[in-house]
Amino acid sequence: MSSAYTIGHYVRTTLPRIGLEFILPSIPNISVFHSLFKSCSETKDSRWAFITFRRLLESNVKPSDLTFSLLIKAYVADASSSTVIDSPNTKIEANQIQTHLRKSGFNQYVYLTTAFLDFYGKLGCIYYAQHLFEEMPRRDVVSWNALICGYSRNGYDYDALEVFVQMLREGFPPCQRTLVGLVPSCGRPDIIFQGKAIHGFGIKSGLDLDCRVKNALTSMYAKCADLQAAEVLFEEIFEKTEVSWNTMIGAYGQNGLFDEAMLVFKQMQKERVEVNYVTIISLLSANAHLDSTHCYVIKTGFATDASVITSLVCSYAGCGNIESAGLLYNLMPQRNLVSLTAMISGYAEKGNMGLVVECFTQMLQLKMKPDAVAMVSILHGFTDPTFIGSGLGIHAYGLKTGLCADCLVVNGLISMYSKFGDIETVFSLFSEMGEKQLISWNSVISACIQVGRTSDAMELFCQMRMYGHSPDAITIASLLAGCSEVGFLQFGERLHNYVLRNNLDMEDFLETALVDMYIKCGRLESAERVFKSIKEPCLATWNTMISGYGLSGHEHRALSCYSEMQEQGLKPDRITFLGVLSACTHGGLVWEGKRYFRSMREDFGMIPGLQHNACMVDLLSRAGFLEEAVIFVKNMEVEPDSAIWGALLTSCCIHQELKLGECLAKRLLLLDYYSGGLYVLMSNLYASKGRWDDVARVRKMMKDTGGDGSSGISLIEVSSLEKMNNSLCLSDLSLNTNYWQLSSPH
DNA sequence: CTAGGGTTAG
Repeated sequence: MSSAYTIGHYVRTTLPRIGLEFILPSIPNISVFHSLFKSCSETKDSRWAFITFRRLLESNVKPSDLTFSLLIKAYVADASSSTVIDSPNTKIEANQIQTHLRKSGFNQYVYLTTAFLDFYGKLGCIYYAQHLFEEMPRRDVVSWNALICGYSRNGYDYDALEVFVQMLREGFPPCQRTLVGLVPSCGRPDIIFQGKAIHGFGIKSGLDLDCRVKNALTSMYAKCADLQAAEVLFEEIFEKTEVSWNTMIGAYGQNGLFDEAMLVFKQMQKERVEVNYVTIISLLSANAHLDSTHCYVIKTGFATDASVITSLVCSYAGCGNIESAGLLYNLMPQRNLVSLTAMISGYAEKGNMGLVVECFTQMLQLKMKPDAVAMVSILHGFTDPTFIGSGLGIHAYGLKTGLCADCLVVNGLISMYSKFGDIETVFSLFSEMGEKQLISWNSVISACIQVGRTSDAMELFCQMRMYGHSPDAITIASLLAGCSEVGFLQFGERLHNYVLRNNLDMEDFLETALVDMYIKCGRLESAERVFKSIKEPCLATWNTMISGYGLSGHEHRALSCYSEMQEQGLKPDRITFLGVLSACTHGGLVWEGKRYFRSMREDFGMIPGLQHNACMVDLLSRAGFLEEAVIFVKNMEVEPDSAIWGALLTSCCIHQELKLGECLAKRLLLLDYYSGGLYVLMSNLYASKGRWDDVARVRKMMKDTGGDGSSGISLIEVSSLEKMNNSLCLSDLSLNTNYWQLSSPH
């Protein structure tokens, strides 16, 4: 036996793939083959095991049950690498071997069929596994365990639970491994109740004393954000393994407690527990300091581990350092779907869609099969209608490959089409999708808001309530933006109440949306009250408040709000300055405006953009410094646009500067700017000087070039809208928004 | 048993 083993080892290490003929005795016996299979297990080479199996059949050697057992072991060993799992060949080979198993009658051995069942589960062929299980004339606890584990690891959580119950009913006593396979299926908030029942079962049966069961339970509670329970379980583990420590690092990391995760890691090192590759991955996903962790990886020799490098690529791409991510990715000996997806989402985030498409092509060339997550990452990058072509292409690919059946992909498509402004496609995708998750409702509601279909959004909101979904911070923030748009104060207030009643997480964007809603609905005091209640307002919220003061005609309060913000240690951005400058314009604060405009460049190193310049032109010219405004425009580094000429023209009307006005109007026409507004302004300008002939001439020009360009529309909230308000508490009502659309006559 | 890529808002 030992000589046969040596032969096998020799073949694998010294004479790879030169053919077995040189090694095998002329009449090979079965133990030689068995030792060959064993060495295949060691080297995790299922391909070579398969070739050896063929040779065995050719040599007319009769396989025994042990032959199949060793063969499948080689496959299971190899399955730790993703390439084998993903390869379609593996499935075909496993099928072929199983056919021989059946033909030779060895499928009567429960342990052999169970081994195949287990392997199919690992390959993700859960229906094969199920089929095998159903066919088995006899089963043992291990067979049940394998089926439960197969369901669980492939996301069939309810099936796993059902099989467990069935197992108990048929009188098979669960063991530690049963729970280890089953518990991960309960790591979802919707079935944590069942998870707790299993936990109770574990305690009663004493099976929970097993370290692996406790690890699984710890992870289960962590996934449902019950950190207290996770901590208790972790403390209960008598002999903590590296898996226990990793689980706890992951538990804190997944729930945003990064400092705690780091403390667990330090404690782990103190107790001299060996760090493994999952430790590093968990640390990286817990926002550990990237550079130091990278150094640690190199020093500890984990730099050869594909999973660790993948994680590093993800972390670098995630924090926007796409260059470092790319360097690492290019150094990877074996690229994989996860790291390439991370690269794609990094490029998409940066808006570099050329490289995104290139990566996608590479994905197909490397024979990787893009999955739902990869699809979503790509779709995420198509942010404006210039990408309609590529977007449709990816949609088509999804339809062809069947990936569009996944609700993740549909969510991605919905948000893509809403960015394209194609609300009809959004509606049809949404109505055709089977399971509508909260996220899908949110996506379609925000799509409506973005294209200005506020009443549709509110109708959808009521439907969503009827389907039993509770709105979250994102739903509310989207709807608040809709309220701001149409000045729907009453509903905005109800949304605010909902937030307070349900203790929704007051995230930055929600606070900002609330402040903005109150400002746009003309309730400055309420906006202030919300703003003051925020512990640490973020920059966006400060910006909203500053420009809100300006909009409401409180320019001095806007400026003191700006100073206050800086006292809090926040640095203004371009949007802050838009608020500050427009506040100065509203109040005619010319001197202050000039000072802030200079400060933007001198104190903060920002180059004023077109909008900042337009603010300045507006400020100077409205205050009557028309000449200075014109000089300002001439000295601008950027080419003036219609907004700037328009601001000057408006001031010409205010100050009755006919000559300059005419000159500006010509410029605007040269810019191909044929808006009704231009004609109206000119007409008003002539009228102010009593030049009625010119007024008539301009009006005729306006008609000739296609009417008035855009008619004003006013929205007035008329009815009490009780139904809509009630839908925040009740859910039995459909909604009929009562708006009067009034076209303002000219 | 533990792990890495993604969606809604801004």
